[in-house]
Amino acid sequence: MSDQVSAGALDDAVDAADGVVDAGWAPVTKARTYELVLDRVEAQITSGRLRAGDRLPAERDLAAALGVSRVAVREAMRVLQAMGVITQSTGSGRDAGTVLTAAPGEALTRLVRMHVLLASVGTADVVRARIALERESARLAATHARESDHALLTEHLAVMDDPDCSPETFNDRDTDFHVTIAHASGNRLVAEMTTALRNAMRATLLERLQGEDDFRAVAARLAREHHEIHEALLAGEGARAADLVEAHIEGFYARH
Amino acid sequence: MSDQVSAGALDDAVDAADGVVDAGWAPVTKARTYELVLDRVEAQITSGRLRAGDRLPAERDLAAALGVSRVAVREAMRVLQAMGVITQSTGSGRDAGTVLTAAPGEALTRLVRMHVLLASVGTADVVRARIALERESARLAATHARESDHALLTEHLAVMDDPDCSPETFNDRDTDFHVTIAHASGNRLVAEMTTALRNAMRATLLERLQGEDDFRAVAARLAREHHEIHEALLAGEGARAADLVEAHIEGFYARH
DNA sequence: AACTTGCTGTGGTCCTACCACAGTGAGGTC
DNA sequence: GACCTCACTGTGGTAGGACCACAGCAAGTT
Repeated sequence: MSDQVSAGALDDAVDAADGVVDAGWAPVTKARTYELVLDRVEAQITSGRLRAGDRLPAERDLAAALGVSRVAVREAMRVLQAMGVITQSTGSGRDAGTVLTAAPGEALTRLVRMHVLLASVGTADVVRARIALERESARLAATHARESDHALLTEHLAVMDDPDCSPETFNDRDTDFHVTIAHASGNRLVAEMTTALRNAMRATLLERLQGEDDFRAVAARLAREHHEIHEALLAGEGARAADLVEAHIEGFYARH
Repeated sequence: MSDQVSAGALDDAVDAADGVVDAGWAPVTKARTYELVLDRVEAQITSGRLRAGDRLPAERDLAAALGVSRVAVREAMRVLQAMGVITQSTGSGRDAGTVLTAAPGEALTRLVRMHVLLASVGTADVVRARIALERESARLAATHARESDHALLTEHLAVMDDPDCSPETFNDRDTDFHVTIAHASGNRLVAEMTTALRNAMRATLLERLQGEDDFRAVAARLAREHHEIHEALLAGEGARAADLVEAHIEGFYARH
């Protein structure tokens, strides 16, 4: 960004300024204050002085320590919060204030949702990305899933098997089903990204479901595919589960 | 606000309060002001009144329009900026101020990097996620890559073929090679996520390269694999390119 | 015609003050 | 002595005002 600024300032006198710049006069770095705060926090994490679960100094103290205003600190905290890196709470006591955590899920979801809304990425792109990630989720889940995961999957399947299940409930449980598989994979990054993509598409998928001429039939077909996926997972057949997941996701979008 | 006080006062007498809550007294929603601002902005985008490229009202005007302080608006802007949804600049004129854009790349990179630093996600997880995404990138690139993409790839390959190439240069060009393939896929979401993961691992990979006993030999092997990938892409063999990419990434981490 | 100058609107920063909240402990009440 | 009440303290949350730096624009000057 500083490049653009310096270039802009020199626009009116490019000829005269070029010589000066070449003579070693680099433009002054003018990072925004809150970015400096971010850098300091990141440096503390990199150096190991701060780790997940630790508590950051109070905003006022941090501002004084860094020699910046509290506003700058707060804006940096906002960014960290938006990245799912910290959680904040009021009050006094040990656990009050700003605590370093690690919850990338919600942050990823919001990020993807915003860019889908802005048409920065198309629905088809999200579908392909989902397939790529959920294939991996399914493949890993076939060998990493635990009893509790299978119990959860069974529960979701039971709800979706109900013929009186509403589109809203079905959509929620469908999401839960895929998210459960993702977390059963044991790969947190894949799981979080899978969850984010699925959640970002939640509204879109619900609209499609509600717009179905024969919701019952569609739900029944999707439920059957879910059962097949679950059976493959139970059998430990990762490759087959991956293929089934791909066909499951691809099929829904292709047909509607 | 008196509601919050009463809720707090009930903490010490949960038993007595339960009945009251069950009687339909839902707790008052207490969202932070900047989140309300975010909701309004998102609503404007959802409704179509605001789209990429549009300019948001000035912070002061937006604050007045929403009936909140400028601080709240600024914090919301920070979040949007951290998500890569807006760009801000000073000055007056048509393009000055806050503009809705769509640059998820940098935001994703920072997000992933922070969570890797916080050990929220392990290196092995990132590798598996990379493989899943880059397989898809390669598969799509085999059929979607243009002349200009191949020209870029050839250029990166030439630099990496240089025996005197430094680890830093090699690492940069290696990143460029993979990122070029990702963008050649035509799937922006996959491309951005691939780029983010590769960039987040940049420092780690460089350390490994620099720590090699025989950097030349490793570089030669990686370069050879790159050439094979490129040939598969040129031949339009997506499946083979995907397998080669997987072996390429997996191999480097497995052996070092 | 070309340059200079000041005005205006924008984000960037800081300060101060105050509010809401949650834990803590001193003090009073039973 | 056990219990309850209540003020205190430290935390983030919000507000308003002030000023700065910057970029464009228009009027004035040379």
